[in-house]
Amino acid sequence: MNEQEILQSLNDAQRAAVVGFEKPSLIIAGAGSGKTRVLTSRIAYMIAQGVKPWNILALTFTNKAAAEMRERIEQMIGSSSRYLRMGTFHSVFSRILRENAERIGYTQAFTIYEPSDVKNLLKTIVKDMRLDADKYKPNVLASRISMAKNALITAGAYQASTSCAVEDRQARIPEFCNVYHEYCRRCKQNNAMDFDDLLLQTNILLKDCPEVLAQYQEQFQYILVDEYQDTNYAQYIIIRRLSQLHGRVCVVGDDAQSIYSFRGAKIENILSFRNDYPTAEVFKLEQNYRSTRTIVEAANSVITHNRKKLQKVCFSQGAVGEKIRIMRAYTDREEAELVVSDLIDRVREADDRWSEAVILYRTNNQSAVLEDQLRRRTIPYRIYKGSSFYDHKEIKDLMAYLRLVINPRDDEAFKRIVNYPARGIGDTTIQRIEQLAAERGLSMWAAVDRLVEEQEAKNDPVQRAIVRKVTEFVALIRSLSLARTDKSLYEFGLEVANRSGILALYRAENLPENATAIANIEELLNSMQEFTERCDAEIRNGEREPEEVATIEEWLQGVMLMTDADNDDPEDNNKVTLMTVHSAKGLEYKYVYIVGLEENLFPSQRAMETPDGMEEERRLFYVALTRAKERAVISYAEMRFKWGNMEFSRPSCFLREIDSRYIDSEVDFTAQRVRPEPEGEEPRAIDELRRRFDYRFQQQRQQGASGGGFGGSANRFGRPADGESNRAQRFSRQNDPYRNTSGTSYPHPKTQYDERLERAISSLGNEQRRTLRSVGSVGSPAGASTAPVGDFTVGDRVDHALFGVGEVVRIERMAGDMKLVVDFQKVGQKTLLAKFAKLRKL
DNA sequence: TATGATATCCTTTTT
DNA sequence: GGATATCATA
Repeated sequence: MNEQEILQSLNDAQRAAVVGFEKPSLIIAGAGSGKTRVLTSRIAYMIAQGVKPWNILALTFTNKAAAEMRERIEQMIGSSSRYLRMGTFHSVFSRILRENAERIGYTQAFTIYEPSDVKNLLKTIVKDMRLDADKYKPNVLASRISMAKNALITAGAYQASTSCAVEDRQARIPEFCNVYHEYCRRCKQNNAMDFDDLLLQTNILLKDCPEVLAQYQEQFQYILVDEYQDTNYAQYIIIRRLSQLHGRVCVVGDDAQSIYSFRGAKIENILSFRNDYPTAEVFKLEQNYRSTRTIVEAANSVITHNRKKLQKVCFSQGAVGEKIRIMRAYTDREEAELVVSDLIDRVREADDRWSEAVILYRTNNQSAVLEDQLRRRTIPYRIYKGSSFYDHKEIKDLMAYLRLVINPRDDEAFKRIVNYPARGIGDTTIQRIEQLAAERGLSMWAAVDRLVEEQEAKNDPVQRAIVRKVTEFVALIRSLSLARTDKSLYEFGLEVANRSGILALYRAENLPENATAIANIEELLNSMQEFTERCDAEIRNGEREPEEVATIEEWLQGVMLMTDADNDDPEDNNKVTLMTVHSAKGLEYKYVYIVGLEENLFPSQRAMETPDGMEEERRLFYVALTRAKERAVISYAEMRFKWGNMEFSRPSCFLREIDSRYIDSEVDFTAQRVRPEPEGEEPRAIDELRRRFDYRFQQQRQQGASGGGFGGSANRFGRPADGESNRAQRFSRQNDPYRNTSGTSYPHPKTQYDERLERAISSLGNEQRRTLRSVGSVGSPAGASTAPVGDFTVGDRVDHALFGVGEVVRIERMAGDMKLVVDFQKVGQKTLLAKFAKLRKL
């Protein structure tokens, strides 16, 4: 393609953003506005204008996005696109780090620790430092360390900071700064970096080695950043450093879709880009090519409620389209039924593929009910889960072998596999090695030699047997290390799988889970094979030096930065997709169902506590809405199971924020805003609930003993009896207050779900009504967590017989009781049930 | 050293 | 509720 052809298919705004590549640019790209097209066209256009591809650095957040862009650029300008430096922040900078590892105290073979390695390491540190494991939880520590690193606060800086110390004392982890310090020390000793290090260490490298900085400043004449609203401080500074001299930075993003602040993303980066680059030109891509006008305008009406935003008005020139349907359900189960029914009707009516529909939810645990319902109606579906292929135990184990071969200082890998598969090396032995390593400042691998020496001096026969086992393990790793040099990558991988004994372990028993484990291992080996073939092809095409054959290091590098999301193929199968709103970003579907639009769920309770949290949650809702091409359906339930309890909920405040002219709903949300505390609403809700409940069992009775009747629309509430309900039935017959009041008896066994639902309803009767009112009514959205509940309010000072004096910091309401989180002066935070705790208000 | 029993956690998660 | 981690125990 030549310049003209590249520009041809663009609209005016897009074209302007492509052509102005010499200046720092901020491209604000609304949802569905052709962002990727602009970014790829801009790069293609630059190259067509004579910019050398190797002078261009393009950064994305996912491998998928990088691959997609590379492919599209190649279609436009052919094979010279290969010389672009394009990839995720993490992969691009891990390569740069590897090339310069020695300068910052690592070797080229450094390992990348994944989250589970991080947590394991933290666990041992907490143990070694003899800290209270109840207060120093690996998850908490890991996220704190991650946040610090993302903000470029090194362990040393952290220790020196008084404000950090104050925060840690408040969080009751005053020793955190020392944990952080020790963690960094051990990572370095293990020659390992975590994900956040890839950014932090890059910054350290660029700061401490001016010649390296100069080299890359020279090389990367043009820098482009995708999804700029999701960059964190570390990434922001890297970009600033690299672009310092020439300032040719182009960032693309949508502030309205910034949804990752909990991972350290700073929306401020995009909001204040013009302050950082005063000469920057701003391009706004406001035309939405994805959705109907109704959807675009409804989404706009929601996002105007945010204060922090860049001015833009998205519009669609497509059809007006259908209104957004809002469905109310009584329970989470009914919600699933309604949603799935609607989905089936819609897809069948239009004779569409199932893959045109997606169901989005705020939290993963909401998928269970939906899944259940889809299974009943025998609709094909797939769940898009965050969990990665590399989370599987068998993969981690195999990877640990590979890691240890490459980097013997990787203690986490060593510990994982030294006795796996079991070779009689007990905990005490491992601890002994660890201790030796700590004493001498060695890696565990190196400490094994000391162990051998020690044993030879003592010549204790029991010890000798143990030491023999350990040396056998060492010999195994050594010989695998030799195999690495004289075999192909795939053969090497196979040899590791075999000689480690992992494969044998899974082959020993013919269980279905073993079969999947073996399949996973095979897949891992296949990826080695593919990698080898790709490298060979590149050598043949002259894109790669002949001596640069595929190495395990290179493969491992790629693999460690890969997630499941990279190797899925959404198009290939005809299935309804279920996923969180977060993972839906960047995707589009003809039919979008957004479920669980309830206070404390969407928006989440935690987010409601801060204004920024609310705004982010609103952006999340905006992202959800703008996934829809033709039709968006939103649902909520009035009660739902949470942590095993039935809990009441009220409609999300976001429902009120959608301009009512785009809505088709049985409930008028604007009316509720006018009348914030409707009196007498709750008892009616209960009555209605009871009526429904009666109806349901009458239906079941009519259906007879077959008890099923799902699949048809006649009995939307039916559920086939399951084997477990005998006990439940007996229980309910004897003990059921509800049966006495209504005279209804149950001819068929109930499920646990029914039973709990019923209990929840019966518990509503009298004394809990007051609690219900504060839960079930429509109040001010922000006031939710501070509103008085029963006798307690957040901020109350209370006295407990055992724990002493404390302050109520959080309240959670449950059907029959409330859960209080109290921060006690002496013992810290405790969760108590108000019913039992016998708290005295001070 | 494996296994069953008990404690503990519980938004979201591109790398 | 449920998945996972840790623990006790033989």
